[in-house]
Amino acid sequence: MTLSELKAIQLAELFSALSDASRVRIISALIEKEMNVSDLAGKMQMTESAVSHQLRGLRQMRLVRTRKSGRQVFYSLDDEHVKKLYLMGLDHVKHG
Amino acid sequence: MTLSELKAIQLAELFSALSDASRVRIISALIEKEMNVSDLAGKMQMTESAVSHQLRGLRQMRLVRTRKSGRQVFYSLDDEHVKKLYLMGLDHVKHG
DNA sequence: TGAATATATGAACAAGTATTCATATATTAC
DNA sequence: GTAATATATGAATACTTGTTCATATATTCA
Repeated sequence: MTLSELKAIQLAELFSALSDASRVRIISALIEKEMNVSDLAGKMQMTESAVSHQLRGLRQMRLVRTRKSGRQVFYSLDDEHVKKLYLMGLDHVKHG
Repeated sequence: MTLSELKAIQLAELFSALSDASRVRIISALIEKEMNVSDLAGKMQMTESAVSHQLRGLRQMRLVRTRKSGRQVFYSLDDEHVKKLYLMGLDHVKHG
């Protein structure tokens, strides 16, 4: 069963979303609880702008979703699938 | 439980290995059976040089291993873990 | 309304990466 | 030994990507 070029691109895009240490740390933080942009920026030691740019990509990939409350935007993982991918990768890194 | 910066980098590197459509297609091909460089190049429609460069990265990440036979080098997936990550990603893309 | 705050976004630059081309190494056959 | 074949590698180039800075949008509070 050969993988179509389209699926290959989509798969690559999915993994690309997790291919940066900043984004991995954002995902890791969001696994524990939802957070808004400035909290994430504080925790990540990144500017809010940089975090916002990264979150945009994660949003477009539908890896995270948003909940607006006043002028704050809270981010959380979009589904359990993302968490599973993350944990499986972590397992590989730990016992690889 | 906060993710260490080192682990974040290692995780990002792991996912980076799967963050390119060419490499995804190589992994996909190797899931079915081991292949040598020129067979992969033919199947991927890439030059043997380009394939070899990509395989080098996959080797360094220990996602693939090699078996030498005469002047040919056969590549296969290093372990089931890689296949699982690939299939979980594919599932996400299909039903995401 | 205007000031303050939270987030988003566009442009620019730096850093990283995939491919191509030329060349090197290794193995087999003669 | 030489020729032929399979793969690997270094350098160069083009492309992509992450961050910063400046600015824009949106919301709350006075």
